[in-house]
Amino acid sequence: MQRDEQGGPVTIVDIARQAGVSIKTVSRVINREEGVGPQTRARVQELVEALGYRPNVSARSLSSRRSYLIGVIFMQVGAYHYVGEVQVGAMRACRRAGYHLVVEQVGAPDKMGGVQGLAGALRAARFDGLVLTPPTCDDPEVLAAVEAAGLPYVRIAPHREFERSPYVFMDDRRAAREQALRLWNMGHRRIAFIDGPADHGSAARRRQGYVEALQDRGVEPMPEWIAKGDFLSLSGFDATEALLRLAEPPTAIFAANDGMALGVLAAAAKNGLSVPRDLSVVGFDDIPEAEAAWPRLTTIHQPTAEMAEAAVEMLIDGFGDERFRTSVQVRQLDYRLVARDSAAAPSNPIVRT
Amino acid sequence: MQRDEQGGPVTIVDIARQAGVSIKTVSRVINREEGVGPQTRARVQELVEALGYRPNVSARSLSSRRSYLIGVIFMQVGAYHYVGEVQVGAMRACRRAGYHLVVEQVGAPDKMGGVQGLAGALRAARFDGLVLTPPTCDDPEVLAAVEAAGLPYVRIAPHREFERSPYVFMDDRRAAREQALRLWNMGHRRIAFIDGPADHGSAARRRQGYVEALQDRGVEPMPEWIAKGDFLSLSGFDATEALLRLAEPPTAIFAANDGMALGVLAAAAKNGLSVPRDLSVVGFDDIPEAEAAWPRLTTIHQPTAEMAEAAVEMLIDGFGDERFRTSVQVRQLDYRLVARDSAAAPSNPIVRT
DNA sequence: CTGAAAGCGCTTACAG
DNA sequence: CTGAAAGCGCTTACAG
Repeated sequence: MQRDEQGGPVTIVDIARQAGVSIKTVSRVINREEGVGPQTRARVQELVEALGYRPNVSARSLSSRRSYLIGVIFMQVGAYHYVGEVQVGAMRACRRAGYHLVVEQVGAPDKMGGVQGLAGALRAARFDGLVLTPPTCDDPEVLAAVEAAGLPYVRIAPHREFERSPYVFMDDRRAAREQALRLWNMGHRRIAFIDGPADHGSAARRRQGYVEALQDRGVEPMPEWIAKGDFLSLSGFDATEALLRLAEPPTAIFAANDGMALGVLAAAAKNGLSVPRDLSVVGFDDIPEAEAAWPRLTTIHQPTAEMAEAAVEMLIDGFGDERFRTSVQVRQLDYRLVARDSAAAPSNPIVRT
Repeated sequence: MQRDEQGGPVTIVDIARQAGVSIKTVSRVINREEGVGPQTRARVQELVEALGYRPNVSARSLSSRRSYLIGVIFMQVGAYHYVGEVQVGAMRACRRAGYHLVVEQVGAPDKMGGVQGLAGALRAARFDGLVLTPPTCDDPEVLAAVEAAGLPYVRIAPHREFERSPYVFMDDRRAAREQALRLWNMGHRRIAFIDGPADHGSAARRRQGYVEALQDRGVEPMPEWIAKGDFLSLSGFDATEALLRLAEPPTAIFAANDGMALGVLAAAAKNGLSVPRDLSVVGFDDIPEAEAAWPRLTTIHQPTAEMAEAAVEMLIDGFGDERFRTSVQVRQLDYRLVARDSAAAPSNPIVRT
């Protein structure tokens, strides 16, 4: 750390003294406020850089009542690709604006107090705002805790109460519809779906898209075609084994995320099925492992990091704006269907005897 | 948030007034300091709870010169399981002690200033301490930036300069040795290894363990048996394709992490090899996907979250202790070999004609 | 066992 | 365009 003559970190007072101005003027320069002569501004700016001055976040937040901290709530899940991408995107936006990203976990009710612990952490940390992802972004208790703390927040891919806060989303439903329709158009007629966790909005919308696609083609999906899953690979594996045991097993399986699709691939291998010859498999998300699977997994690319980046931008832009809490802003990002090798026309339909 | 009569958040002054004591006494109770009569303490404690008082972190850190923020540096990698587990463990320890976990990213030098951006963020956020993971924990520039900022830090699985800081580790080398020896003892004689990134200490130690195991058995591993990888699945896939093209292909492949081992499995499938009959495959880490692979992946369980939890504990314990920066503390955690189905005796060695 | 005073490093609100 | 004063909510250092 750069230090002044006293050995302490460089403060606004050091800069002011050396520049021969008041601390208020330095403050103006730091915060890019108007009302400073160009020469004065330049001189201060130079000293700031020369001495490596950085505003003390604590002091700044104590007086301004802003913490420069943005929180992202995070559930322990076991599959971290999504939260990893969210953090990367959120951090990008935070750093641009001088904010820091704090991660808070809300776990099972028994550990660390669950929502209780979260509420305490929220009050203590004094976040300026929060980014909420599924499934926490639809959890009534979490939302109540956040609103009780008076915190502005932006949700990513919320499922309900869209008027409750600004949010960022992509059209999960349409993407899933497109994915399912593509299987139909290849000639598949028995298409199964492996669902995500029950409380997960994105999973629900993907299921809707799947159902709609079949209904569009005049088919009502059989109840047994929709298998339960939890977004983890193992559930995809287990669901597939059950689906293959049906009297008329599916010729294609659509997993609500790539992690489960990987499990489908493994179960196919276990059962001696060649993908896509004997079974087509598609996923959703486009995780790095999807490209290294064999066959390479056909999926939907979800711009997770970009969605988080947009969410933090909306949050920060809103801080200066009182209307933020009342006018609901929405940003939609695009998905992309990534056609690889795991889905093809059903050449060898499986029929149990 | 709880509010006082004025409508602002409850402060130490509110508590003091209602309890009829000075703010100093309230401060003592909050911080569990000695020198408060039991009745006074109880009365203050009750008011704290009744009013839902939470100390303002900014005010506290401004006066105490502690931020109650612990940072974890995080490289954009594409595979997030490791960082996810690190955060879960670190958060657990942070919340117990009233700290918060801030994630900072250090990316490629071109984006957001790389180490430059990190140095700036370090000065601005005033972390009380840092947890460093591979490969950043061995990056000379990162270490220099951290030390220049005067921050105490604990490393997880460092590779060099063990006397430079406290650290937490598990015996990667011995675990890898055990894993490779197990393959040998099954009857494998041509065992290949897929390495991790060049700058990654854990990868290097795992490679050492592999080499030592073969040397123990009087075999010097052929240079072409050690393939380059980057911890991502795709590199495991590509490395395997190259290994299978060798005049004498390996009968077993040891990937330095599970992500790559998944790629090995995919490449085996592509090449029509049955695992473990035609090729044995083992990994390292025990990610959730390892159990959902087919065959289920034999691997080493690494206690990642526990290592991070221990690291944060060491950090926080050290804050009160001046000797922390000079006396190097070390904590070692145990690994566990998880024998599943992807490795077996070589029944059908592959020999090219 | 308890408290009055000073100060942490900024921003806010106001004045000129 | 610039600055002096007050104050944010705590802890530190000291006194009794």
